[in-house]
Parts: sequence; C-alpha cells; structure tokens
Amino acid sequence: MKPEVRLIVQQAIEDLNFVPNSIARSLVSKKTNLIGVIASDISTSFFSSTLSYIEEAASQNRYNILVGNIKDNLDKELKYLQVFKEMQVDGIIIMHEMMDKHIERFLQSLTTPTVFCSAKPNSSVNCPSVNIDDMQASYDTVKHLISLGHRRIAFIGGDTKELSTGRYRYDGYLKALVEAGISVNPDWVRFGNFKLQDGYDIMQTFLQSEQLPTVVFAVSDDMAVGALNCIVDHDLKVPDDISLVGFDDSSITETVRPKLTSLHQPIQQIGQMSVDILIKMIEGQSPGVKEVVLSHKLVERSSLRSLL
Amino acid sequence: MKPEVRLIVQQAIEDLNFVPNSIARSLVSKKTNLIGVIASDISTSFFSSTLSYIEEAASQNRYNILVGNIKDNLDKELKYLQVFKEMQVDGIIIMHEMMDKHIERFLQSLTTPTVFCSAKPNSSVNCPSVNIDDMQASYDTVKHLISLGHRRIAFIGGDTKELSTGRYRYDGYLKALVEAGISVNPDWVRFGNFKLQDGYDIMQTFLQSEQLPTVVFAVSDDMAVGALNCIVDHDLKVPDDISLVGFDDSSITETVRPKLTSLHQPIQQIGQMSVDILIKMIEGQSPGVKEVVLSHKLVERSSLRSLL
DNA sequence: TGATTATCTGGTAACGTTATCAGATTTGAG
DNA sequence: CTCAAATCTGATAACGTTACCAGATAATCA
Repeated sequence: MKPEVRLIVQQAIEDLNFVPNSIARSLVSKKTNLIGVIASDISTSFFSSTLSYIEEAASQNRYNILVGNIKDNLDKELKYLQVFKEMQVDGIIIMHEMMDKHIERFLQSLTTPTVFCSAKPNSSVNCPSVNIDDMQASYDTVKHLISLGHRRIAFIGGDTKELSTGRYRYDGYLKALVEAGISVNPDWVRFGNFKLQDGYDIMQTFLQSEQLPTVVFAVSDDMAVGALNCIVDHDLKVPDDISLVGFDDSSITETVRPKLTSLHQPIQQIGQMSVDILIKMIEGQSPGVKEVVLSHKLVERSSLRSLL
Repeated sequence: MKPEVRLIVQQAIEDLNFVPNSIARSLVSKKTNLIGVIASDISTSFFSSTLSYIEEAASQNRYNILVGNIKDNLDKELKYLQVFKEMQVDGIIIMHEMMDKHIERFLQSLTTPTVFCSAKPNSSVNCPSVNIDDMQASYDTVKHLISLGHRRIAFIGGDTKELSTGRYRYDGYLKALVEAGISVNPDWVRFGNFKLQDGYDIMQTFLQSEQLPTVVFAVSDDMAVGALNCIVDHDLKVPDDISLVGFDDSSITETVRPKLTSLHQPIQQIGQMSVDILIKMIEGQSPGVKEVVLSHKLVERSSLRSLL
C-alpha cells in the first residue's frame, strides 16, 4: 500500500468517524478476544487481587475479560459457563474448585481452552491448572511452627472435599504433626469457608477448649484476621498469648496489627501464568504443561513468636 | 407453535448439541447485552465491593460485564472506552472521576448510554451519575465531631480537583469548621490518593506537628486504617489518644481493632441504581434522573470518643 | 363439508466485516 | 518505450443469526 493512499484512508476514517465493529469482525474471524473469568467472590481480597493481575496480563495481550462472580453458587457458575460458550469467548479461566455433575459434564465436552487458576479440576476434566503445592506449603509452615517449639497447634481449615486446596492444606498439617509425633487434638481442628467471620467463630471455640493452643494456623489470611480479632476481643495478646499464622500473604497481612506472618502465594505470577498458558492454548499451541506448581514461602511478620 | 413441535425442536437442539451464537445474534439485533465497566482499581475494597454489586444487578437483568481496570491510568481508560465502543457494548459504567481532554471529547461524542457510579462527569459531559452528597456527608461528620467537643480536627483528604468527590469532602470539612468558628490549621490538612499507605504517611506528618489533633477524619476507610496503624505503631491509642473517623463504611472497618467508625455509603444501592438507570437508558427510556443522590449516615463503632 | 384460522415450510435479505479474485491502472527497471 | 511487477478497484461469498413473506398444510368452527 502506498503511504499517500494510507493517508487518504486515515483521513476518511477521521472524517466519517469510522469505528470498526468487532462483533462483525468476530463473526467472520471466529475470534472474540474475550476471556471469561469465573471467580468465587470478587469482593474478597485474594480474588480481587488475582483478578486484577489477570486483567493486567490479558489486556497486555489485547484480550478483554468478562467476569462471572458466582459467590460459590454452582448454578450461577454453570449459567456463566454456558453464556461464555454462547458468546464464543476465546478462553476461560476458572477460579473456583467445587464442581457438580452438570459442570463436570459441561467442561468435559467443552472445546474452549480453559485453565484453572488457584484451583484444580476434577481428574475427569482435562484442563491445565496453576497453583502452589498446597500440601507442601502447609506442611512447611507447620513444621516451622514445630521447630519454634510449638506443640499445641490449632488449625483453621477450609472445605475439605477431595482434591481441594482445603484438603491439601489439611493433609500437610496432619503430615507435619504425625511426623513430629504430635497427636492431633480434635478440639483444635475446625473448618470454615475462608471468610473472616469463619475465623472469628472458630477461634471462639478454640478459646473455650480446656487448654489453649500456643499457635493457630489459619488457611486463609481473612480467617487468620478473624481469629486475631477474636483473640484481642478476649483481651488476649498476639503473639504473646497465642501466635497466629495466615495463608495467602494478601494485603490484609499489613493492614492489621500485629502484622500477620503468612504463607506467601505468588498471586501475581499465578494470575499471569494462567493467562499465558490460556493464550498459548488459544493460539493453538499445546499448553506445554498440565499442572504448574509455583513456589511458596513463609513471610515472617509479627504474629508468631518462638517458644524456645 | 404446537407443543409437540416444540418438543421435536428441543430434541434436535439436544442431539446436535446446538448452542446459539450470540455474536451472530448481536450483529443483526444490534444488542450485545454487554456492559463495560471502568474501575479505578478493583483490588481495592471499595471498588471490588461496588463491582460485585454491579455484577449482581447486571446478571439479574441478563447483562454481562466487561471490566476495564485502569489503575488511574487515563490512557488505559481511553483505550478501554474505545474498545467498549468497538465491541458495541450496550452501556458503560464509569467508576472514575479524573478526565483529560481526550476522554472528555470521546464521551461528548459517544452515543452509548453511560452512567457515572460514585463519580461525577465534567459538566461538559451529559451523563447521569449516582452518588451520595459528599459535601453534606463530610460536613455532617465534621459537625458531629465538633458536637462531641473536638476542636483540633485533622483531615486526610483525597484529590482535590474541581468537582471531584475529594473536593466536595474537603469543602464539607471547611464549611463545618468555619461555621463553628474554628480556624483551619494547615498542618492538619493533607491529601492522599485514598490508599492505606497514603493514610499512614500523612498520619506520620500529623504526629510530628507541634500539637496533636484530637481526632483525624480520613476521607476513605483505607486511609483511616493507614492512620490507625501509624498511630498504634507510635504506641498511641485509638480513641484514647486520638480519635479516628473513616469514610465509605467498607468491610475493613470491622476487620480492624478498634473497629472504625465511618461515614456509610450505601454501596449496594449505588451499584444497583447505576445499573438500573443504565438499563433504562439502554431500553430507550429517559434515565428519569440526572443526578441520583443517595443518603448517607455515620455508623459509630469504637474509634471515636467524646471529649465532653 | 367448506370456509376460516392457526401453524408450518422454505426462501431471501440483512447485519458489518474479511478473504479472495479478476481486471484495471500505475510504477519502476531495462 | 516496453514489459513485468506493484498497486488499486470493485465484486462476491461467507460468518450465524433474525425478520419477513408467500405458499402449503393442518386444525377448528359453523
């Protein structure tokens, strides 16, 4: 094309105020540049952070995101998956791990590239996932607590359904305990739904048990902060009376006093990776990986003290 | 249509695994059922909550949302607005109040229904908006502080550009002060960007001023919590040494000790209303209103004490 | 049974783009 | 000035729907 013609065309675009119609373009090209994202609950700090990193990575690659906030409602999840399919999205990211038969069947017959972000699909569903090693992460932190002299270690877990992050984290807790020859006190193990209030309520029961734990390990920062609030509401001190460790290393760890020591998940990397893999699949390449496991680490702040 | 024919068709849909193609449908119907949302920063509690209410209201009306997270980057905002136009979204919700010439011009010539949510457009842009009366809200809370005997009232404001929420809230602060015959101490007035760290940093400067304020009023909960952390990091106590009041009444008010008293914004209503008005416009009705002003109230928790 | 209405069938055009191709026109090299 | 290559022009089909219409068939009422 000659440069002068290009100018004339550009002038015409200006004059006529022409804006291309992506819908028509998509219809013929069969490419929408849309990524559908299913999120458990975007008003939560973990998911809203992850979502913002997904958005960032997507927009850098000229993809736009359609968000489906399902608030743990499986019907809404299925509905969104169907809508995504009708809308011909190029790919789907799922940040939710529960599944029912309908969703499972839908996903099995779905040809749209899909990746699980900070969640794993049932084994019958063949989608790549991006996670940390939850079991190892949990094991590592409990082992660290033990190395600090703790023996009375309470656990605030998450949903413990098979193959869920909640299950893995619980397994890691158990493994570290049995390995150290510490018997599990059932009074000190409770499961919530990752929310702040769950942590508060569960901590309440711990505080009523005969003997107090020396440390409580919560499987989300929100629950850890709930526990923290419960503790200070009972005029006890963290970490002097009870130590506290969270999970995720979300921003809430720094908004609270004492600052919360927490198991760090590389959220940015998780979001970015999910998008990268998805785009590879969209472009017809093999994802290259089935399960991406990113590395974790414990970041120490001020809510955990040594007993030695 | 006869019911038996309906059955046959439904059977065929099942057998062929037919899924309608919304893209093709949209092309002919000129309706995408898409709402584009521009958000300042979705990883922030205020915006992620509002967004989740917007999503809820939209999905109840069979609309899907496309989110553009601009992180206060005006170029990205313009880019998203253009993309929204190309994608033929049915409507746009803007949760951001800064504007430059490009955006202003774009919006002036845009025919897509648009509403501002918790933000107001420049007067040259004719879009409805949903807000509280920021000036009145700020005025009311400062007046309340005064009625509690406070005279040394510090202010952590937001961006103070014309017609912005930050400006209105500052005006309310000033009005209440002059009305009570209290002179404004410039050492006790600082402006941040609504983030926690801003509150922390600004509080630091207050703590270094000759005389300490008896209360600080921050124009977002995040900044208030930042201030709170700064205060406790200096071994001072809230509200014994310094009282604290936030703005928004977001969930952070309850995640922090002492619980933060804060000016309540009806976030759910704001999100819902924005969507309702937008949908009215999309359906060709007049929005009915130009500026919706919802009511606010101060919700008292434990960070404010009376001096009387 | 015949007239009237309800329902079905199949065909066509349109939405705004992209891909492709044939033919016309311009450009550059020798 | 000629010929090949580069560039332009205009036309056509396709993407998967919906709207519309004419004509055929079936159901309903008198």
